[in-house]
Amino acid sequence: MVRTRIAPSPTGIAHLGTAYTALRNWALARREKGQFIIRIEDTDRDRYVEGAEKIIFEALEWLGLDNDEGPNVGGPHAPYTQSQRLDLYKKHAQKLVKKDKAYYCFCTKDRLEKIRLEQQARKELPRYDRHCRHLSPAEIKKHLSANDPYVVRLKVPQKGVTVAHDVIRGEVKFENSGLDDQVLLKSDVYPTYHLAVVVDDHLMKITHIIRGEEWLSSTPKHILLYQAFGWKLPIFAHLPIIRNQDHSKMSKRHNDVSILSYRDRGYLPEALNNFLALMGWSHPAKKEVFDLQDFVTHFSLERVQLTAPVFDLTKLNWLNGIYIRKLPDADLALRLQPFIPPGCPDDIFKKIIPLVKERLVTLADFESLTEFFYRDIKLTTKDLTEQSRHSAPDTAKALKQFTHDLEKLSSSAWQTQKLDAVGHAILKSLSWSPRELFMTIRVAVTGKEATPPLFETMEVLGKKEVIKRLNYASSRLRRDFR
RNA sequence: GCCGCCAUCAUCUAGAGGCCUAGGAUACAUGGUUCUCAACCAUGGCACACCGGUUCGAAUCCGGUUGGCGGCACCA
Repeated sequence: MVRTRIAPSPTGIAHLGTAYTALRNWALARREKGQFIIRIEDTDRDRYVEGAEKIIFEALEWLGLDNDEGPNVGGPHAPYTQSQRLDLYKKHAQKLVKKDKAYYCFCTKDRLEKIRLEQQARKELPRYDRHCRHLSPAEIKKHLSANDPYVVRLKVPQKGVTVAHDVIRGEVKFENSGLDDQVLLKSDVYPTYHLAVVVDDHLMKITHIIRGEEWLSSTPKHILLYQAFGWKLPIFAHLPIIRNQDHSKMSKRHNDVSILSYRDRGYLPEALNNFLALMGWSHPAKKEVFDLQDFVTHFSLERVQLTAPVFDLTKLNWLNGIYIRKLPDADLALRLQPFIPPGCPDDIFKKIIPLVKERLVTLADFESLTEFFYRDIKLTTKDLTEQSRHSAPDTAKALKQFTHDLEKLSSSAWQTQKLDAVGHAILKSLSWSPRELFMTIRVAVTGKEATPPLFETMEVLGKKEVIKRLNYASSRLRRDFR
């Protein structure tokens, strides 16, 4: 039975890296009909942010990555929040001390800081000098009975090599002599990540640990811990990390890394999932566009790349446009609900959708693309006359004539086809190029040079509004000319 | 500094010794369509970091160099 997990820390936003890792863990569990677990790692009380946990679940739910166990849904290994499992970690730390695999360390932070500075001055690598590793039982007892604060440290073997078997990278070897005696239990009796992650992954029967590459160098510590407890090792897979454009580890300094901000900026979850899936992995059928279900059936750790990919918003934009265009109008209307601009009437909103669908990169683009439909437009003589070689009086005359012909159309005949016919009839009687005439009209009616097709736009705008705008444009031209 | 990981177009990638004078996608450029933009179609330029070795033959295997990244906390 495959059991995977993600273990985010509630330190603020829900990070894109979490979505990236979650997607892979989730897909593997779903493919194997196993379980996907979410565990909250809130053992750092200094970095804890109220409400951060809620944001994480909101983000994953938006992406459609549902979990089988976790603080939100419970499960056989509850609780799934580490701060509620403190006794467990303490018990396990003590167990290791009893087995002589760990030891109490009473060194003060001041002392640790001092030796660190000394080591730095001597250009040695900063690490614990193992002062308390060889304390006599009497000394330990003395400290304990004096209620001296302590931490529990792992007794890392001085010799030998710890080998990590990584599904993606193969064998990775670490000299034990290069490993520090890692703190397992902090003086506030909270566990460190290393203790908590190993205890929980074992107790929760996690079979595959799929996490970011930044964890690779702490894997030997974890393996040592598994061995100290006498537990079976899980399968490790270290994913390449996502990078900024400058190739450093992705951070908010260079990118927007908040999952929910992508939602708020008008990205579709299916686009973000598809995009994230393509980072460091490729579809065996070489597909670029595929849904979550397709990803589940085709995802495998074997196809994961070793090179860390660069986050490329351009490609996300492309995918987002594709997914928007794929949406039926009614569905798009639903997705657009949070993005309906102030002052946009419902009937207009519905009519505009097919006109802008293939022009939207994000849902948030809707407002800037459609504003002129329901808000006053700004217009200058220059805007109008710039569209052709013709003079202002001639332009006014042409617009006036067009307006005149439009007025003859009954309200029921106010349709794209009829409007198109009127437009082309005028074109024939003038010596204007199609582009000149229609651009001039477009600017007169919309105030913009790039809009949906002119006559469709006019149909949606309605006879009254179009005539009004045309009249304003020609009067403006005449006035400025005089 | 030490330990570890990595190295194909600008970017995402295909490639697991001959199918590669390196394929696809995005982006870019040009053209087509056209009332503009978008979409769509076509075309184009752009890469195996370097040096050795193994082999009849290397982007693919090995070694080294260089470069990039990650980790070295009572943070995760």
